[in-house]
Amino acid sequence: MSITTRQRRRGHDPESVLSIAVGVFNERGYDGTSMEDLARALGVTKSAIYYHVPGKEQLLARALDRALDGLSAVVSDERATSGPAIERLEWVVRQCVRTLVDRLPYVTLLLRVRGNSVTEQHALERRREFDAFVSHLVKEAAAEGSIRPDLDPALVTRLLFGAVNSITEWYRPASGGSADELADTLVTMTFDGLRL
Amino acid sequence: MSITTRQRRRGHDPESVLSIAVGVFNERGYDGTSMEDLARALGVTKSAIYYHVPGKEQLLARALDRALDGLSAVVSDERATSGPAIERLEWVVRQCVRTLVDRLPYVTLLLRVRGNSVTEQHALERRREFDAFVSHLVKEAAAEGSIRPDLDPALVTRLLFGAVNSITEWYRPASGGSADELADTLVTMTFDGLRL
DNA sequence: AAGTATTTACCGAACATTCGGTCAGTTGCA
DNA sequence: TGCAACTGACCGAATGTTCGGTAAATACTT
Repeated sequence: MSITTRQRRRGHDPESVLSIAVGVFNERGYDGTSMEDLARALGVTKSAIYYHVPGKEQLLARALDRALDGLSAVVSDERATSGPAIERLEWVVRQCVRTLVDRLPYVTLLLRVRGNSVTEQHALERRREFDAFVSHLVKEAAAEGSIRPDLDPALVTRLLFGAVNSITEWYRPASGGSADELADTLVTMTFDGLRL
Repeated sequence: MSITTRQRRRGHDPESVLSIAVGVFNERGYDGTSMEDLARALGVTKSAIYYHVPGKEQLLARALDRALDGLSAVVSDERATSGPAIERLEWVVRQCVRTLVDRLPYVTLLLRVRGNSVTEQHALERRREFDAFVSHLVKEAAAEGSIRPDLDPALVTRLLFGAVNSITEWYRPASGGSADELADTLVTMTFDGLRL
């Protein structure tokens, strides 16, 4: 039996600490969460956390990377970079919805970052790259005549991804439908309008 | 010369403390802001703040009330309660955009509240009342046949106001257009679709 | 199989620092 | 002189983190 597949007998590991910590961060906010809060949620004492992870900010950093890696993968895909802009945009929006749902707690945390520390500033920098990509994509779609000319592309980007990002504020995997159903509704409403 | 119009020779008053504090709260987050941070932004010492306001949480409470009073006014208006639902919905959306822009820092703060204290829980309770109203409004519009029947009204509510609320994340009064132009773009995109 | 060594996962106490808040006193304009 | 506006020293509590110690599980040796 290899080391990697060996069954852990009990207790926590860095992964379980991260996933529980991110849950608490999203409930109380990162700054509003104390190591005591995390310890309570993990069922151990404060000091035990430091056996598994280097500290509070490292937990944040790992969580934010997980969210940003997901979004980076979307805009790096070939389907985001070739073809008619309006089709690429629709694909990117759908993939973003899927990513938000897949990595819900991590993206939720990312979208609340304000740049209070170097860790947060680095995350904001990576997020700005993503924003620049989709902003450019909407401009291309407008230039190709696929978007109503009376709508400012920059504003459309903001509002469109405002709707997408709002998913982290209310979507709950238990009750809500699948990511694809969600994406269908979102794309229909924003691309074709909710009015009959 | 009355007390209210009397010119204050120098220094701060509860109002100026609140508006500067809310600015800092939005930059660093409420929990991430110390009274020392506020003092620095106000150009006084920490203790001087307590001459004008009772404490940190009272600042939050006053700011949240200011946002919630604005939203309450929208859904209390006669134009939100009589007429075809789809027209009431459009009016409410437009008024919300206007309110968000008018009271940008206060609403920004409100939309980030997670319920960490009694003050925050009370604000969330008032906000839920607002959400219930608009949710009901979308259902009425759907029942009147004004919304595409393939769209789930609950989802539409979430996404529509997700776009509206996102305004607090990126709108800056200096560079951005007027609230009405913003509302036009938002309503056109979500009601009629961005696709040409 | 028995005995020893090492690792894993944790606790409880303490650390320096920062927190929100208090209070007696000082300043400067009317 | 009186009072509004503020300072600076300070308090107890809470913060993130470190440290010494430890019981149990595993690995190594005979």
